[in-house]
Amino acid sequence: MARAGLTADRVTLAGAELADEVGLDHVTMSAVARRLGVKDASLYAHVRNLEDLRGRIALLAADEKTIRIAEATAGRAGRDALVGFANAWRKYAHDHPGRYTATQTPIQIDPELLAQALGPRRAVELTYSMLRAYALDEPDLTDAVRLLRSMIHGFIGLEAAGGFAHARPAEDSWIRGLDALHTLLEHWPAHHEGDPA
Amino acid sequence: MARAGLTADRVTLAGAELADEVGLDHVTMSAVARRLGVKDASLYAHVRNLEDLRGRIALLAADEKTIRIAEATAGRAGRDALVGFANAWRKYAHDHPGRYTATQTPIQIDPELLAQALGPRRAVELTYSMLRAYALDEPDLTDAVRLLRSMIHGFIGLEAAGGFAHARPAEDSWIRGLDALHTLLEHWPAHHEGDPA
DNA sequence: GGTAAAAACTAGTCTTGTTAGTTCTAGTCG
DNA sequence: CGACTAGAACTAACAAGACTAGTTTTTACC
Repeated sequence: MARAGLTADRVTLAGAELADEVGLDHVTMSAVARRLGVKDASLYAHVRNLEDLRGRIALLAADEKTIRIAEATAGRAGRDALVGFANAWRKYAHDHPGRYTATQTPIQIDPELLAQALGPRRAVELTYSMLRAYALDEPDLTDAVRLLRSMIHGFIGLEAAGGFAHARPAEDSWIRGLDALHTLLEHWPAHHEGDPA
Repeated sequence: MARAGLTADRVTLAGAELADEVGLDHVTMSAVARRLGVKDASLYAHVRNLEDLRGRIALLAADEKTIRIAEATAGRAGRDALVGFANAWRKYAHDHPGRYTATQTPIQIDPELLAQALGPRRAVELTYSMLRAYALDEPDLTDAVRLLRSMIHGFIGLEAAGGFAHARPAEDSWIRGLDALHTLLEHWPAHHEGDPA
């Protein structure tokens, strides 16, 4: 009866915390309601349904991740910026595994909600501006951005899925991978003649 | 009453097909049972529970993917092998999105089941042997393998999540990314002195 | 103090996951 | 050929969850 002061954001946050604790697919409406000391049905005043909630968690994660990356790359350039960028991204995924997996679901997010979310857009901008130091021209710049993001995202995903057998510490491969990426960006290969792309 | 001839493999296959059609997280015991013309409870004779079923789908996917990659790289070397390898991987993910996403779940697969599955192990071996043409020594070889896998896996993931805005076709970035990867592998950077890794 | 919007609730439906216990079926052995 | 058994599939049942409709607060404003 006492009003709990719910808002869409508070529900989302509770869901996000839960996701980090027990895994995204154990985030149920009931569990979130319990955590907030509220009945399940009450949540539906703030969030359309479970799918919507997941989408909101994903957007929250994107925002938070972007902020961390922005902090980590501020005032840096070249290799420093690259390393800061990648490490911030990876650390976010480690700190918030549940939120991060929410990011990976094929987009079915409410377009209206997506429009007012800065995170994803700003993340892309950050990547572009970080890579400007490497003096790439379009379309190479876009390709490089996508390669960079793919590598980081993929590494995190494989790491989480247990894809790296115990032999060599993932950490070491990560560092060397960034090294390699850095030199690749410094010597981005020219088009082979005959390649249409 | 008529015996349906269920086996763990047939249940897994039905689950996999369903996953590709409606998405992995709409794969329910009930839905699989319906598809097989059987009651839900009957499935539990062949599969421990839903989580187990998902694990089996993941292993099936790993096996299938490995086979495709093996075919695509057989008798090839260098850039040809690299491109064949990556394209086979990506094509499998496109052809079987549901199965592929099953692959990404943090490992909680029955160890006993995992032990007798060749797919994952063989996939790693294939990657190593494919990269031998590039004449890398350990630990660089392992780092390169991981970088390669990360890039491919990450690209697929971002693509599926709608991470690439419409501007430039993902396909073009993919091709150029493989180009870049190829030259990177040919000129893998030496250690910076002072780097412990 | 009265009122209206919205917050939270109660109650109920439907679907799903899972277990326990039962019946049927196929092949095996006397 | 008929009894026997392993296990395949079933029925029944329960708990938990997603979601809806309708009802009771609560709050803030007039």
